Amino acid sequence: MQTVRSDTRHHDLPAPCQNCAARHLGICGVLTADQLSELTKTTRHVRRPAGEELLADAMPIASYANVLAGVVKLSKVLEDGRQQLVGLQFAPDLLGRPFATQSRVSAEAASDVDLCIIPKPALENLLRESAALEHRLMMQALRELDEARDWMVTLGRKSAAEKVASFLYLIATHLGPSEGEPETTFDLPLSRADIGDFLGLTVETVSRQMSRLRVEGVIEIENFRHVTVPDLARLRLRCG
Amino acid sequence: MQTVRSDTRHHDLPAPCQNCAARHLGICGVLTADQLSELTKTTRHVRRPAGEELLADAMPIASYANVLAGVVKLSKVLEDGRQQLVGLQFAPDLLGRPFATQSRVSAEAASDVDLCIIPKPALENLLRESAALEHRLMMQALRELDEARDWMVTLGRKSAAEKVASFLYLIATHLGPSEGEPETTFDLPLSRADIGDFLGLTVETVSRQMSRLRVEGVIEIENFRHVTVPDLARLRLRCG
DNA sequence: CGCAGGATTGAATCCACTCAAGGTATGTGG
DNA sequence: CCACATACCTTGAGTGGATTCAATCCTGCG
Repeated sequence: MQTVRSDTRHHDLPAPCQNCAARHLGICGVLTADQLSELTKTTRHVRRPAGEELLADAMPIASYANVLAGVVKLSKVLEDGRQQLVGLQFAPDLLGRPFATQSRVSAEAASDVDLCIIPKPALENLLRESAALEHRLMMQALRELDEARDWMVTLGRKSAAEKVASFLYLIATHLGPSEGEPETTFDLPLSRADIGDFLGLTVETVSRQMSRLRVEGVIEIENFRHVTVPDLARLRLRCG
Repeated sequence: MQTVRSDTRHHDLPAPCQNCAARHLGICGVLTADQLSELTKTTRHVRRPAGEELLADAMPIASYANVLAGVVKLSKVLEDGRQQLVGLQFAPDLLGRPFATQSRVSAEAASDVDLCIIPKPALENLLRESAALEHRLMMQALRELDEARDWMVTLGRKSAAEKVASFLYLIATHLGPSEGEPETTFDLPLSRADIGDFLGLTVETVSRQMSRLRVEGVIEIENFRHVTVPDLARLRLRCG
């Protein structure tokens, strides 16, 4: 593959980056090959099983991580244990709040995830020299802000039925490989309990509403997790 | 006043900026006197009465604006009219989403507001040459993201009583002049209807919960809008 | 005054929650 | 292979908190 940008002088694209999801769409897409080579000396790939805690609320942050595959859920909990999901991160998002000394959310692997761990100083050094990188991070923050605000409408103003439909619609339009085309059949990345925490509902309510959508023919469910949406526009109508 | 930074060469600080809320805490704090002088040629101060629409959802953005005084509410509406507030902006926040061609929210003056209108091209030119400015905007976006996520917990997981207490607590801690010290007595910047749209509740429920806090001695209410919190810690306990 | 807009209060309804039971897949050890 | 355990999901019955609908009450203002 010689599609590497011509600012490479001595070295090619680092091996682990060759087929990386973050290379073009993620933050690494704005780095020169030199910067990337330098960064790669400090990064390492890891795989984390579903359910593992990646980042604890109020804990100091030691590193950032690129999400390469899988889904990460961000959540907040009240003292008495009530939990609310406040974000989902897909590849190639960067996990970890820039410029914060400690996390304000906890992060957990929703599915098995592949991460590219980047030590905090390494990323922050790079940030100091690359305005393009900072710009890229800002765009991610703005996108997350837009998503959070859409979600607030769902949390504050929609019925349980509309919430569940909205969630399914969100997943269908987010899981597509090209971000543009929605998937019509997919595995849910979250359990019913997680979906409840996402939507501000109980497990039972989520289950009931999914059953209702199923008997009404809006969705098909196989093996609890696998969902097919025969008519996306019909699902869209249920979103309020 | 000769506390102007020494990078001034021919001109002093532009007159309208002398006592401006945005000069030090807002985005103008990261500009040199020269940049500020240049920018000032294109900006203008305006006052907008409470209730006026400043920015419509899905409309093209012609300009940004610094909030100099007052409170701006950001909201989203569903097709059938249900409304949800998704943000509040105080001085010296910048109003308007950077790098977007059209707004994703509508903005309305919650109180009478003073704005410093900045034409879109003027700000974007400056952004191109000032990494510090972009950094400043990123910090605002990240702060708004943190706030949105806190709010999501309130919307999704708190009872009506806790929501209202949380709102009052938020206002008490946000209206302070120095951002650090909370105010113990203040005017609510929002009507009961707006508070309902903020919290995902109806007007009636907001009113009932405020009455309950009043009879229980957690707050005092004068003339509907003016609230006194004798014991902030006691209010904090009600936030869940 | 009398009106308008916002706020409060009351009564009845309904949606989502709680509590409880039962169902379905997966894995483990006898 | 079957029995059992476990985790997750579904379904049902009853309750309660927030909504809806309606009436009333302030307060400012022409």
